[in-house]
Amino acid sequence: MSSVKTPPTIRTVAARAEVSVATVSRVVNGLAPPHSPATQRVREAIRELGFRPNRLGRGLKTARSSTIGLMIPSLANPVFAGSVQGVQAAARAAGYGVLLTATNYDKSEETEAVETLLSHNVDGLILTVAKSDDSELLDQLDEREVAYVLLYNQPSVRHRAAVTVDNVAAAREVVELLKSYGHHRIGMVAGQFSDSDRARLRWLGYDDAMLRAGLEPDPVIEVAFEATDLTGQLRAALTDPDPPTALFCSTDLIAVAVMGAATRLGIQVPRDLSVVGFDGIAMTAALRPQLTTIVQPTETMGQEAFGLLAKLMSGGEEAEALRAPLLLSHSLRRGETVGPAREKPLTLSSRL
Amino acid sequence: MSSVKTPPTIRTVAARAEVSVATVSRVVNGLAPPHSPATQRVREAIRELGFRPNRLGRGLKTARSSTIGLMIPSLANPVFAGSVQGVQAAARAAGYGVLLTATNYDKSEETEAVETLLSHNVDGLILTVAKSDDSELLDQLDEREVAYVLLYNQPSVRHRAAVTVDNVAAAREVVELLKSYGHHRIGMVAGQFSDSDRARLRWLGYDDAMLRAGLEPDPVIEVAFEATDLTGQLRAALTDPDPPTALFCSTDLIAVAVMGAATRLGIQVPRDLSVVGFDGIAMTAALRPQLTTIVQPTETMGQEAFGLLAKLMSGGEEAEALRAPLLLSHSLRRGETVGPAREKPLTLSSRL
DNA sequence: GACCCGTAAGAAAACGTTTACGTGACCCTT
DNA sequence: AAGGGTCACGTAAACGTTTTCTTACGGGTC
Repeated sequence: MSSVKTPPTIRTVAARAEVSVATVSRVVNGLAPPHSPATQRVREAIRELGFRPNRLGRGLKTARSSTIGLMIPSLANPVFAGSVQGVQAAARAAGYGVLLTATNYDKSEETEAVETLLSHNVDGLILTVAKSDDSELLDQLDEREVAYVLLYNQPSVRHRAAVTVDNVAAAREVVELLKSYGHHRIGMVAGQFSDSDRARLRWLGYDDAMLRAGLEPDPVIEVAFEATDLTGQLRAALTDPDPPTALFCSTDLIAVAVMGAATRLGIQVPRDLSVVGFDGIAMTAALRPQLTTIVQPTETMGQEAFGLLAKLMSGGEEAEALRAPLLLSHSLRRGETVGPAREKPLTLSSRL
Repeated sequence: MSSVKTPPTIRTVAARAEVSVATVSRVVNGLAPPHSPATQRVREAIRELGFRPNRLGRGLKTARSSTIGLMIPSLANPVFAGSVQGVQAAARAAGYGVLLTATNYDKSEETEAVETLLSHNVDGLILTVAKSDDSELLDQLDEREVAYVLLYNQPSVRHRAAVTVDNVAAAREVVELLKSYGHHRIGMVAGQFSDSDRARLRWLGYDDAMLRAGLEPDPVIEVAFEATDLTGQLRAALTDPDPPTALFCSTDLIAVAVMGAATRLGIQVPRDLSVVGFDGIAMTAALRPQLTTIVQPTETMGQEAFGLLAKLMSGGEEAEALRAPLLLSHSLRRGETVGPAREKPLTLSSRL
């Protein structure tokens, strides 16, 4: 009784079908004559034995693993979860596996994480990094000729493949919207610029739109991405004698935290303060008041990123043309967190 | 100029260090004498060439890929996203990669997804399946002697490794809570039982606690997991002459949808209707009113699942003892969606 | 000084595939 | 009927490791 289950190999199949291993390989890969007797026998043997080609053996020979690596800052943010879903679906349809890793917004983890992915012989990478311009990591990947696509990053250099929305334009729209509601003192709360070039671009759009509109931009309030209680950081700004009447937040998660802090400070949204987010997380539509925000097509972004990567990995021909940011269109969800600017500064009584 | 970058192999290293490949292999795996001159030279050569052992080659020989497969219903539910984070972190710390796939709550996709993962030669699996008792898929895995750990599933058979909370007990607590607020007519809204044995267990706990308390359980209202508008499905139950005064929902996402439907039907939470969820999604704490719910330690669950799997994969000795459900402790978050039961049935005016 | 033992390192086989090359068999053309 | 072309299939090398088996060397013991 040899009880140890050892899966059938191409050789087992060859023996049973009484052909050579080469023939089996050709049948498996669809390179054999479709109706020859040998092919028939091989098919039968494969079925009977439940043979599945071993990807390690194949990968060793072909130097391709049909696996891609996916690196994101965090799954705690549904925006990333959404695009992971998109990447995964597209990858599976194309016969690829997805190796996932998260950096927790820690830039120093990025290099190690990518190295780990590469050591698993992935055929390509989809990544969201802290900075996509002048990044040592990306330079290295370029040099090593690793196929990769950035996701959510919006590099200004033109030779990097990326899938994102137009962060600057979207931020401008937000300012326009707020201005149309009569807001002049508009502040911005953003995730650490050093951890996210998106945050910086959104600020750039904000700053630009403010200046164009003849308004004075406030100094940005930088907060940690995982921060859940922003009361302390916002108290100063919101209890200022002439406080902002609206806050643009660089992500929905931050917007939610801002609304929580506002409540704790006795400030009502949108009566005393308008709030706008960025991302379009589904659940922020269930909040009361419903969050006004820029909606990104997260799942589609994931799918597109994989599509782009697939082209990059296979065809090296016109690949050059693909190495450029692909901007998908966003939309504005008009929720209930934006109202008319209040006329007068907050009264003293509302300070805590 | 041979410009094509081909990464250094163990042979390149051996040549440069003027040793055999066997020696290099031993150094890489820490089996070589730590201070011998040969070892020194190998170390240096590895550094200079930036050599990284190829996992495909290694895996082919050792029949292990240092990769595990992770299958969940959907990433759209933050509960699963949280545990993916946990699995991933633990796996990375142990030098494992994580191959992720989602089934979208489609039972028929499960088999194919697992097959795909296995074809990538994963060393083990962490899965959340629709049904964990009498599952053909799991029986097959048992027979093929694949190491796996269930996550969120709570099998009643005792020979399957699983990490979960005690769904039955938690559901009982919910009923106790509602009863303590004076509720007698308590209904339940659950995801399709056929797609989730958790939903069924939570109903079991509900049913049991109701009977024990001498209350009459309502027929469960089964809804689709992805459903976002439940108005239609709830109208009948909530506009009944003697409607339930409280609804226990089998997941937080469903609870959010229920609250949305209630609003649309002109029913106020918690004044007219108390609502309790299950999962403890972070953002439901930001809802107004804040959701009352059972909190699962999602990230910890992921970590524990990997820990268990690691033991299962390495030591086949005492493995038998590990094949049993591991129940982690949950907690009850008292939010604002539970209030005292209203005395009288809803007035006609509140029907829409 | 002969013997044995432990240790370091090399030679080579093996893991499961793919694929370049080789060899017939068959058919078509002249 | 001989030549050439096409096609189906087989042989064997190769991919990058690990690991078993040898071999060589250097001490220690009697």
